[in-house]
Amino acid sequence: MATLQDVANKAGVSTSTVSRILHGKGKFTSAVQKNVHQAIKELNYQPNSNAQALASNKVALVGIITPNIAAPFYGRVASGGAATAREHQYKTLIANSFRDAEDELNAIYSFVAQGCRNIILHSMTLSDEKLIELARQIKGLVILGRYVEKIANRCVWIDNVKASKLAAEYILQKGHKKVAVLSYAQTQCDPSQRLTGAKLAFMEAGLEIPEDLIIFNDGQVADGRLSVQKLLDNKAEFTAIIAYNDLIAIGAIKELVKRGIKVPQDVSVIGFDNLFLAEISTPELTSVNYPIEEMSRYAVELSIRLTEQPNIHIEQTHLFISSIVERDSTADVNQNLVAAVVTS
Amino acid sequence: MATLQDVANKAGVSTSTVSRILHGKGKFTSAVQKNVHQAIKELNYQPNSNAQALASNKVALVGIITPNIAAPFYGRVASGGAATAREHQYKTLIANSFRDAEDELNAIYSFVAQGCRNIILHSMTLSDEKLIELARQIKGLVILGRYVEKIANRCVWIDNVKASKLAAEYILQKGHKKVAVLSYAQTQCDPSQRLTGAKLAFMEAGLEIPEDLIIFNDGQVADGRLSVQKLLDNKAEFTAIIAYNDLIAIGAIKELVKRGIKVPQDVSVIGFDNLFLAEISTPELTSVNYPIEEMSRYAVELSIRLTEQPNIHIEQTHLFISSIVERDSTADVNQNLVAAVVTS
DNA sequence: CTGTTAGCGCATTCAC
DNA sequence: GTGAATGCGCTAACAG
Repeated sequence: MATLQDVANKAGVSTSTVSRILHGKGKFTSAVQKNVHQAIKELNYQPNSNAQALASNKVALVGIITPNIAAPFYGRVASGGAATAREHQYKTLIANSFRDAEDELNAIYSFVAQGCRNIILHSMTLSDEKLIELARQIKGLVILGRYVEKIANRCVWIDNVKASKLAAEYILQKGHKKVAVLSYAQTQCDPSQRLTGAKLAFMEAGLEIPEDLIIFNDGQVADGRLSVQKLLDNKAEFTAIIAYNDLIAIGAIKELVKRGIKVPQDVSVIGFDNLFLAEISTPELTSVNYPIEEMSRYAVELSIRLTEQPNIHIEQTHLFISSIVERDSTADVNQNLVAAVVTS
Repeated sequence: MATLQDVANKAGVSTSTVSRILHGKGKFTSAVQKNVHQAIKELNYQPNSNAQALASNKVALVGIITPNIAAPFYGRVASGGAATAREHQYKTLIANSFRDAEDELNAIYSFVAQGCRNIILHSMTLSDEKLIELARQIKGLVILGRYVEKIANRCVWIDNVKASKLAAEYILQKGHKKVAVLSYAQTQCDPSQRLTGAKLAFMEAGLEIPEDLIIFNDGQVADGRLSVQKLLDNKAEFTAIIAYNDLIAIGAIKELVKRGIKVPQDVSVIGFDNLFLAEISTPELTSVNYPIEEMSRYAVELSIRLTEQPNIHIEQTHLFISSIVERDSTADVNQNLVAAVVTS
């Protein structure tokens, strides 16, 4: 690989001149510029980014940390973020945390060790305190999908309580009163907030969700099936299901249909995330939209602003809006079935 | 961030000693070792990987380049690769090429500029010659999902012709003779090979696929729908569809069902890739399995071997096996319907 | 406008 | 076994 020195020699100037021209700092005789550009082209020169990083203490690198980019939801985080990074001529570093706090910290520190200060973190394991501490240390740290009061200006999030309440209200509006909730067996953040939101809607309607209609599972399609099995085995009575996410919802539908229970005629199902999958499911899945890709793009923009504008003060939190996308898995409650279905 | 110097000062030794201990090179008094480790811990020292890279001309970085990691297929490439990289204590760099040859080259060069020699490339745009040239320059370049004769030992691939032939044979075995092929409108690699495979199977059976039953599209779910629309609008006669990939297959099924054509009773549909989605579709999709995640893991292993063992000679190409995963979207041809369905 | 100089943090000779 | 010295390729003062 050709170095700056090579280019400088070839163009008959010093390395600093080449460096300046490369970065468009200051002005130069156009003759010199031409020579330099010529030399760069002829030598196919590419700056060594490690040396750049070392010398300038800056790297054009966005690090994205999610539980697992193979999951469709996080895949969108990665692709949105990577695309935006690229627009700003940043490269993208990826790490999976696999929902492990230690792995997550390791990922962060290894990014930092590379001088990467632009980190987009979708964390479900670290404590608020830890995040606050990290945010103080890392200028470009942006928290995705979670709200932490003290660093609200670093948070790009949706209001899970509100969104889930919306979903529950939508179900209530359709006349459903006996509703099962398939939640995610994790004590933090999203799952508990979404559960709260659903409960809230019912409370406001003068109803409540009995504990035996709330099933916790592991958030995958297979878990949705299992949860429905459990409900039916317990002879639970319900005419609708509010699922923590689309995967669970799809699993639930599959199991219901397998048991001869029609969706949405007998039971309505609503998901959350509005993944690509929602349109593939049969019936197509009604879901709460989670604009994660836009959020991820925004998060990268924000992070870059945070690091490139040294004295920037952002007095704003970054709240995105979710809304119901109505498809075919939900319908008005069928009064005739209210008792029958349920004990099938 | 603490530096090597800080650690050395604190431990009362020189930087070179610390460096050696860090890499386990040579032997030391255990007292010194303890001091150093202590200092490292106390200072929470993390080596600066840019400096390491610059000094040693090595980086523990695997670069993965695919058209778009948001696509489910490439998401699996990224996650498999990232997981394996992590096991070897390599970090993972991601870039999307968006099927653009220039973007792809830029991504490669920017990785190289970082000293990254471990590159996993899923290219559908670069020519064989270019890939050969790149392979010569980049010791750890591994080509995923494509076979290039002259650098066969760098290729981790499946035999698309054979796999697609298998799919066609499977359909033929079920008695289908009028079969539509939904291919991908791209002249290179996989699409044309898969088409060839299907044609081959028919030829060997003394049949052929008429040109008007071969539709080219853009490979997404919506395109599958459109292609089926086109077929039906043309009053094409067919009892089975062989799709280039699962997305097309799912779109095709959706459109067929919408038109009142039953899958698999009236028309059988087989996909390719065996994505997660295949199980979500209704009916569940029969598909050709593409062990892409294992392949991606293997590719990373291979790349690391290639760079870490300087004089390694690999006299082997890395061919993975694909096989049919039978689900519910395919069935024996229904003789009564052969004429009827088709002209619906 | 341009060249000289001095590091960035680390690995790696070479001495001792 | 350990320390001192050198340089990886580049940026950023500082001179001129």
